[in-house]
Amino acid sequence: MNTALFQSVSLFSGISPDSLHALSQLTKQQVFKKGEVILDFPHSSKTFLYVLKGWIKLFKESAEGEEIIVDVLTNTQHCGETFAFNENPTDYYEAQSLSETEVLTLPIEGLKKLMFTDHALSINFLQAALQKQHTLNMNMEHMAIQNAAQRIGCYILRLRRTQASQLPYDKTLLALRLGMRPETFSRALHKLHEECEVQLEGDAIHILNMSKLINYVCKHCSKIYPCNEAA
Amino acid sequence: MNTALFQSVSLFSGISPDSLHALSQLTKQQVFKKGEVILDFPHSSKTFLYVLKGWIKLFKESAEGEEIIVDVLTNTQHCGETFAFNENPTDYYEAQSLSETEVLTLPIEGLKKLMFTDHALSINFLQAALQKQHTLNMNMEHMAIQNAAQRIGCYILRLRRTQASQLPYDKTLLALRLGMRPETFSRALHKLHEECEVQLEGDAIHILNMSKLINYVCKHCSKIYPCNEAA
DNA sequence: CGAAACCTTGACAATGTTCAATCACTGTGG
DNA sequence: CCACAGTGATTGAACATTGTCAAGGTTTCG
Repeated sequence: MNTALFQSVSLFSGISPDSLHALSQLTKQQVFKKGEVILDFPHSSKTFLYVLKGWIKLFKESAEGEEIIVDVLTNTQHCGETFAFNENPTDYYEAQSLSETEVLTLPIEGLKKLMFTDHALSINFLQAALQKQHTLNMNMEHMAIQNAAQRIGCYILRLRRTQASQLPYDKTLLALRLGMRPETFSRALHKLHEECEVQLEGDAIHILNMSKLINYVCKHCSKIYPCNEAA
Repeated sequence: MNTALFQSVSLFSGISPDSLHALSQLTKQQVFKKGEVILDFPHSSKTFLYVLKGWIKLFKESAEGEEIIVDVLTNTQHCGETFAFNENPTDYYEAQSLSETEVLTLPIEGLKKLMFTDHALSINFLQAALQKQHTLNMNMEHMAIQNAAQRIGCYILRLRRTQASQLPYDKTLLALRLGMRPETFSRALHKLHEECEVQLEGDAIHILNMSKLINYVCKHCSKIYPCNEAA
């Protein structure tokens, strides 16, 4: 496999030529069309997944059969690394593509061995894990403190820094991702429109009064805008 | 400092004698009485904190001045490592002891340098970070899916595996830690009593009908009891 | 004993969910 | 090209859950 590709991935930067070579032996690069299953139950806990392009939904089922959205990933994001040191993983998930998608996959065991061999690689993963932890902490705080409209506003504010101002995937999924029902999402958007002059035509977002939105969204939060967290 | 102490800490196990020595130079061991401030704002983002004994509350303030509980730590738990790779930390917190407490503290910068020097140390922290991530993912799922009574029941179920069956700190704090108001906590306990035969006298917990409780708590969850997560 | 902190309870308000109906948009097959 | 099915989005009404505020009870500790 193309080693230039690996070097463009920050998780794999700075590692030894030997490790690069070993990585290229382990890694599969794959392309999926919209709606395809990328990882199913038995595989997800044994596979590290890195997204080169597109959008991917991670989900599982509760005991009662409803779908639980674990995360939605896009360019440069990844999952599965937690299984490297978790012997008894009770929480599998499935991965499905939401759009045309390009990914790298590696068997967790092989990746783990390389992390024990290559110090730089383990440092890269440590850095990524700590940043993810940081983001998760923020999300926890938001779930506890913000109401539905504030969570959406917060998402929009963070979206503007990385994406064009339009929703990257459908509203139903975004609603579940933000921890609310689609109906609640719909109504909360109206509230944002009334209180903060935010307009939505289809997927496009127009923030007419930025300071109003920031004031509404961030007033319960411990962070100070702009909080440069990943969406 | 006593190197035997370090070797008993799994985060520091397996590292080189040189690293051990450097660690012992960096580390301060401290004792605090109940209610004392262990870390304040400017220090928390520059300090790694490891709990040897006791209970510690991590908290911050929202823009509107209310207290936000970040976490509650006890024996073998730690915090601050996320600041090692976060250049621009907007989220400080304060740490306060809830009981007589014994801790180790290290400057983050020094710890970070050691992680670049000692491969085993970085692996240990990677492992800890990935496990924490796992726990945070679970907590997120619970916040989204479980109601107040289920979250308390889940907490009690996980508590039983590590602790005697009594609440380790006061109900007000536990309520906030589980993402609800103290009033809601109080009422949710009554619900657990009625629906699942759980009794509380003061801080003591009696589960009279385990399977009833498990069935009530875990029905929306994606995990299968017993899910051996840290409390 | 008395103050302070913690806990509980009731009444009510705010927020979010559920269920059912409807609308809008998209792609397909005739 | 149009009819139609399927998906996603919105809306209303009833309901469930949680939060807020105020009052009073309990425990703890000096």
